[in-house]
Amino acid sequence: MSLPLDQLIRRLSLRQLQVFLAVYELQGYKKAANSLGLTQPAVSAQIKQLEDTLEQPLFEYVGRKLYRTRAADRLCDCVGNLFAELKHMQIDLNAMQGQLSGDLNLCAVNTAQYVVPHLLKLFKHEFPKINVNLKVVNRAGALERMENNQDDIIIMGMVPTGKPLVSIPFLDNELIPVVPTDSQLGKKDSCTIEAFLSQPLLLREKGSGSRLAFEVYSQEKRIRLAGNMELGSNDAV
DNA sequence: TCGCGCAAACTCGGAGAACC
DNA sequence: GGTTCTCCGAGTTTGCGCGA
Repeated sequence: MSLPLDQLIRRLSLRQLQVFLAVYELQGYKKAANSLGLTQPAVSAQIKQLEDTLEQPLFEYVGRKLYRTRAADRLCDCVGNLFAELKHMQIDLNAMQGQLSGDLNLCAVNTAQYVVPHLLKLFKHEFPKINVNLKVVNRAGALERMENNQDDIIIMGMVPTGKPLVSIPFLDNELIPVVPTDSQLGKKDSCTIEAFLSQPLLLREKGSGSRLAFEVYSQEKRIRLAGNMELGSNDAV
């Protein structure tokens, strides 16, 4: 028989629920303690208090593996909703004070990584209470994150077609051929695309947006590429 | 042997009561 | 109103046991 609601409210604390959620998600007292900046006994004590209050075990150890009980699963649902509501409340309260707040999950493809910091500087100046989480990946990684709905905004060069997306072009991304200083092509005033593509090329890896753009362009021009070398980043190229 | 969790003892800081 | 004392909650440290 569980406690009456008023007694439950009196004995439960948000701190206990925060610690519970960390243990639940990280599946370990030690990991939860590290993530919260506590020691393991402090986490253990919070969980014990919570279990005493709820009169239900939340975690069980079989050997060295931590298992979550059905009560923990149910509590996790409840706490997740509660914390989400608290977060919304925090955002609303900040909005009432005329300040936007919250998290912005931003993903940028490699080629955009040199531009994004300049954009973020202005953005942070205007919206200081928004936490920006930036992930830099290649195009394939960005598409995967898009499929998993992991980001609020994705900055990429070639927007995939056939998907219900809203895209806003905001910057040109010009691809410029570069040759070594001792190359015969570099000594000429101009050269044809065929002459350039007949040279051994350094290309980004498959899945890269700039490589895809390059391949699409070559196909359009019906130009066959010579032997090339793949490098995994712009810096390496 | 190492990593992890538990228990006990201790420390620290905040809140409230008592006193001047 | 300010100071001191006491209590309590939350945390750390230390030592121990257990299992891979």
